[in-house]
Amino acid sequence: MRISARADYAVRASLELAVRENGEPVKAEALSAAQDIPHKFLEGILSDLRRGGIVVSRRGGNGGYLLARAADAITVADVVRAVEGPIVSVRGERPSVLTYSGPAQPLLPVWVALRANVRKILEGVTLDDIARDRLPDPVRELADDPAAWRNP
Amino acid sequence: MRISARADYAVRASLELAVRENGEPVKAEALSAAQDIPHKFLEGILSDLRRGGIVVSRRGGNGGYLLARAADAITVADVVRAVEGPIVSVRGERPSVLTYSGPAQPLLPVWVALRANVRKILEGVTLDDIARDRLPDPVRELADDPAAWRNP
DNA sequence: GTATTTCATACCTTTCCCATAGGGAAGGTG
DNA sequence: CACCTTCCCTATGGGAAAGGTATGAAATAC
Repeated sequence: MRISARADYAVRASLELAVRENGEPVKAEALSAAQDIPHKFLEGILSDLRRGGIVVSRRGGNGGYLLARAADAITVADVVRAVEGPIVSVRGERPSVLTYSGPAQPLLPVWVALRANVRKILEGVTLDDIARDRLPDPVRELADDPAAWRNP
Repeated sequence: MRISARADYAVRASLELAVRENGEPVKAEALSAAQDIPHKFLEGILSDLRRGGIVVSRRGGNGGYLLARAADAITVADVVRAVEGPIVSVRGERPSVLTYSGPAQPLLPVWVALRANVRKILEGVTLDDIARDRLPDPVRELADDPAAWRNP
């Protein structure tokens, strides 16, 4: 289960937009420099975010990108979905279309529960939460547990 | 965030072993047929499981595979790790080695909380739980919520 | 010895990931 | 209008991973 570079970059660029929110568009080059993301690669990601309704763009003179809505109305899940599609998939399919036989039948609700737990995190955290370092309590509690940081 | 075919197949094959546990080894061909998994592909997966200490094998005559420990002592996380490596990674790295700057700094605890929540599911369910259709309460509660089954 | 089954290696095809390059389209400025 | 800036689109490429196949060697049961 991996978070791709695209998704990670997308969230970080969106956070940079959230923190600079003042009506003025921010250039891709500025985002790229601030978060150390390859410039041309980031442009493609921003295109996905625009098509996904996360950001809006303005061309020309002092163009750039802006969040399409307030930062507290955009969740991490929204951003990840815009660039990666479905949050959790099994063998490329959404869990709900899978069919299992024999002793594997109860495996389906396990995948569904897994997806629900992932969503609880990613849909529960907004860009504003992160940009202002005010993570929701459930997330904070999980992250404060030292066991969550151990390696294997 | 995807569960690969390898991981899905690995869990299903292990479940098939769990349910046939009677001291007699089960052939790869039988597992392959029971769960509709390409035979040769499954052999490679079973090699990973053996190297990961999940199953033991016997060659020849009436050889085959057996679980290396009792089914209630093997979690889904154990099986997935044996074939996929770390459960959750960001850009190919474990979350704990990442460093973020500026407004993205609190993104790290978000990824860590995500991983913790994934582990809570996958480390909390054993092969025996699934094979006997006795999922732990936390998992059952998540899966019983109809919202967990909705598509997007 | 022979049949059976795992084990190791290599190979193949397709797709995704990460990234770069070039030019066109749209908007501002003088 | 000419000119500059910036986004926008398409193409390209190397490399890895995913998914699957083939072949033969090694071990074990009978």
